[in-house]
Amino acid sequence: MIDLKQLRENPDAFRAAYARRGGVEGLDRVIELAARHRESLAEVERMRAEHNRASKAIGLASADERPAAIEAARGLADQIKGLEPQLDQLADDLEAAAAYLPNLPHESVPEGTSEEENVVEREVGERRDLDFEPLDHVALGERLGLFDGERGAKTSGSRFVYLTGSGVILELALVRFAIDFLSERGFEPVITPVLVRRQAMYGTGFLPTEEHEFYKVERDDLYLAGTSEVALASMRAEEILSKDELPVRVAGFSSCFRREAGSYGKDTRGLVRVHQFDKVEQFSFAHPEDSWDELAAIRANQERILQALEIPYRVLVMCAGDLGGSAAKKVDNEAWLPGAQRYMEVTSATNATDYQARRLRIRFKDGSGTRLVHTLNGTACAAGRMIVALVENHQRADGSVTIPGALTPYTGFAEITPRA
RNA sequence: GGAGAGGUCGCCUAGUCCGGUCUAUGGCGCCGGUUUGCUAAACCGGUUGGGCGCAAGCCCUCGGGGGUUCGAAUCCCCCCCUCUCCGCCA
Repeated sequence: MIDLKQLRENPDAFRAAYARRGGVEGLDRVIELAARHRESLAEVERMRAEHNRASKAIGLASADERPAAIEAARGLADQIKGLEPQLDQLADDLEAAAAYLPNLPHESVPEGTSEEENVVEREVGERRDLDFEPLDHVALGERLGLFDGERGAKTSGSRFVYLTGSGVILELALVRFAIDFLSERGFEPVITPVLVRRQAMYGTGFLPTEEHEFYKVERDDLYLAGTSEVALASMRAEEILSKDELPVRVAGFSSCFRREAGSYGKDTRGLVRVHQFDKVEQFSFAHPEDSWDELAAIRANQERILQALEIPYRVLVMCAGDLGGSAAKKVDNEAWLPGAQRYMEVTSATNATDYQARRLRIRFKDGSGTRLVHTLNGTACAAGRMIVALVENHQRADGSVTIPGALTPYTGFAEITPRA
């Protein structure tokens, strides 16, 4: 949620910021509703004050004065009851309309209205010189027995896979590696609930705009979270943190569920685009003045993990038009896939500034008052896609795959060889 | 799933039966001050959160939402959550 007070004071700043996103519908309606709501609120509050005075006087009045005093107060109460429905309606309409307004892009976000205009900031790591025709992860996975998509489809439908054999060990190793890596950097490990209330989805900005992306359990009115970010942010909802404990850093682990609506035909095989995957996520509640440093810290962790796993990648800064609703800035890392001969998003880091904190009411106290924290999130290890990047980059001519040194303490083996 | 007990401004707690100076009590914690070699103790003051307003001030807030009433922490209804016991279950 944006700051409606700021919007009122400086609507042109919002117009300009949303123009950078390629235009946002409904801004003028929000401005108008906010003004009408404010007017109505002032009127109702004025009458409530009058009524409160009248009502209090009754308690002090003598028996003779009472009937007349009650009659007067009743008249005021009736008037207020006549106005309140209109005020409530305005408040509801305002909130509903404002819920669709996205965060303001940070000044450092590149111009652009579509994903073609995202900016490659850097390329890092060397692509290995392969003197053979590399396989993509689907072929490798089949030879090495890492996963089984056909049987996944039989059981649950397309885009569901069984991880099998060494694939399981690889995933568990990656997860533990990422958790240990983050623990050493002040992130407390947390395994989150995956079924979450509407309020948590709304608070993190996935609703109302992205409803179609998520599974919902109607019977219990719960959503399957698309990322542990939802439960991690919501973990501190309504809380007031102390200034001294910021940044609060947590490393979440959970399965993630995405409907992938509208992606028919893309990445239909393998682990790249599936309805369910496991992910270790970084999440920070930061002081507003430190949140851009915190984003840098989260990004540095992502890059160190990729470097430790010896995966070449490029850094892609999302342009204004390609930001999610809650993001003020978003930076992805894309791993190079020698088999598929393309880049694939493996991590994403976002500073949501106070957008989520306002909806979730997550604040901190400093001497002068209570302020909203900034929230940030960033992938540490999306297990499925990391396996894809790992096997494609560390494959050998004979179809086997080597395990980078950083990971072997967790796998217990240094290579995976094709099944007989 | 069944039965019961609860939810009060950081934490604990009084108030709810019997509606009105509740403008929510007290303790702990925290912040500031006095005293003081330093610290502690003691003492004094402050300390829910949000909204409107230049300000004075006003409005809302006792789990959430409705209702009764001139007036609700207090009475009524619905919902959420926590705890205990039973059942079921990994």
